[in-house]
Amino acid sequence: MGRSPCCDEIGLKKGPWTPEEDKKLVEFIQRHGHGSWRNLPKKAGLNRCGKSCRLRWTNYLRPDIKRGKFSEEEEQMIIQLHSILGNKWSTISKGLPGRTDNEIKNYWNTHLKKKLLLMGIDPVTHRRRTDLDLTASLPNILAAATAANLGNLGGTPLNNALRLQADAVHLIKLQVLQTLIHAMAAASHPSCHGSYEIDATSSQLMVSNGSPPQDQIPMSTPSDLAAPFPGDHHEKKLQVSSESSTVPNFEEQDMVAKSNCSGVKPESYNGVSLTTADYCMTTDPINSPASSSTPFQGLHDLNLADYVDNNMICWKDIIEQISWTSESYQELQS
DNA sequence: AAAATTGACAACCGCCAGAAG
DNA sequence: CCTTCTGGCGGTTGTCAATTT
Repeated sequence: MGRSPCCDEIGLKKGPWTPEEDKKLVEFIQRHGHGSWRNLPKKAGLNRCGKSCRLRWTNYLRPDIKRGKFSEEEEQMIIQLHSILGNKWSTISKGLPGRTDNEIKNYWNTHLKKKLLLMGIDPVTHRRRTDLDLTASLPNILAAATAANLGNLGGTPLNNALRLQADAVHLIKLQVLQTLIHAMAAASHPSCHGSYEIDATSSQLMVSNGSPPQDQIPMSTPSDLAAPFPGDHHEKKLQVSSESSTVPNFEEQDMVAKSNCSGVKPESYNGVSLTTADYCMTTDPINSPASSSTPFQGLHDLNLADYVDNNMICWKDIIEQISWTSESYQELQS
């Protein structure tokens, strides 16, 4: 095959379109239709290649194009369609009237991709990112933090050690909350045949039958579970524990934690107004009881009942959602 | 106030599939 | 069946405005 690109002709203009060029193109198409794109520029008096004209028309000048910010519903639609179709932008755009494939592609690359990453989801596979297992990497984080900062935190060695311990426990709690979210999503999916329950003594999520909580969240991301409070979609960065040196990426945990809340949130905690995420996650890293234990004891001593006592999480809601059994799923199927 | 950096989005490039001769 | 043409698609780059240093 092999044909020369249509824009190889010398002297054709490239780059941003001027209002005059736009006007010429729109007036011509409104009067004559676009016909052959290759011949259009000459007929319309434009010093552009046909391809450039077609792109300008389809991506920007077409009258049925919807402008402005993407709505929450449109975002969800894009994420869901992308999980099925991958980077088939033109196909995805058919599900969003008024949006062009180029616009959706750009929005995906600049917003949604980042958003999913912050939620701990791989934007390519739509699976949970395994490289974010904080619990697994905790020993390394602590070792590095201890070596680098223990002598430079400005407090006494004891206080610094306690602070690190508190951060460690905090991290573990966050990890548990994140795991719960994924378990909830997995439990509501056909591939789940186990029964999930909270162990009364250890407060751990148990799988009594079948496979462990699954990583994949097909057709459903944590954001599907989000917005437990109507209209509560704000994404304020979490500002707790600002003096801590070893707690990474609160924004990500914020996103995950939001989807973990239900019920009525308190307006403030320790005199500080709370976001939904704060409500789920607030602990006092220095004064919390866990600070008196060793960092890794936290894995075993993690008492999630504290959250219930403090009205931070409505366990009833969570347990109701994750206590799907294979029987109940089969009932639903039939 | 100026320079550097970042983010958003428009536009371009190269490839491909299907239609037409 | 082969060749050429055309439109369309997805990845990438360029441009400009906003923000940060």
